[in-house]
Amino acid sequence: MPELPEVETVRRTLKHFVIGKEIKAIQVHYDKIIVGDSNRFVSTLTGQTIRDIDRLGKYLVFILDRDAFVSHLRMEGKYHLVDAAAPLNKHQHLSFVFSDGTALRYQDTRKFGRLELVSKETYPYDLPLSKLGPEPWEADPEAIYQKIHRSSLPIKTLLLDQRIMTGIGNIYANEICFSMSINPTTPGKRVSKKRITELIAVSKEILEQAIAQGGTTIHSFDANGITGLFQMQLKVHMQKVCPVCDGPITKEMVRGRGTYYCQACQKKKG
DNA sequence: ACGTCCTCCTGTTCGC
DNA sequence: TGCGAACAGGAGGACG
Repeated sequence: MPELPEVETVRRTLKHFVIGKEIKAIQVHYDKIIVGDSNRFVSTLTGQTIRDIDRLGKYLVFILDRDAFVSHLRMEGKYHLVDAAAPLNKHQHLSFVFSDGTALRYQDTRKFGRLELVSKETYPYDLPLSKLGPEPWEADPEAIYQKIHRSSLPIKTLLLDQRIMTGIGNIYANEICFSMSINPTTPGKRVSKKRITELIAVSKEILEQAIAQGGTTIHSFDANGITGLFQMQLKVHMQKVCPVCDGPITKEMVRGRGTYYCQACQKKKG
């Protein structure tokens, strides 16, 4: 599911609901959702209060009194604040029960999401976050160019590589390529430094617009019932007709991911 | 180091 | 209609 704008929307929404709440108990209903020892996860966090929620790329970082944990929603992860007594639905795998009688439930149909304890002091520099490249607004064009210009992989695939830049997923990768008028299959090595600079600027602009719209809702994303509106702005992803030339949108698989583009408008290679 | 394939899961849609 | 295959917004690990 969620890419950077959706995760940012979840972060902002969730902050209103959970900051200042004390975790009285944690119930893990599917323990593969926890990276590492789930008993340690539970015993470490129980009794602590949620002080802040940070985000790096597509990871949420919950900051507590003494510790922190990261949560990656992968494809379908969602959070809901409910009454602690509310019945558990079959896709809710973890409950943070708060001392005020509410509970934060983690729900994930495909069970791909993960939660993991991290150090509150050094989490940006430890795994798993230390692997991430910069978000587009922090990215240095020269450094990104160095990571791309020898690769034979399609530029769209490189946009999905979180070690190069972080935050972009399949939807926005398609939209960014469209905005650049670049063919998504263009090998990285054929993209000039000037175009990489442009690519970063376009990425920044599209992610910012999506955040302003509350993210994209396609089928499962929502932040406590709050859904995004950016799907109204999608120009190629899941579309049939090009909004620029009225020609057909092509869908093909590029390295295993559904890729949408306009053959007429996205002829540029590089 | 780099690229490809497979895997983790469940639900929905597509094609015969 | 039925039924299996393909696909869905992600990423980590194994392998060559």
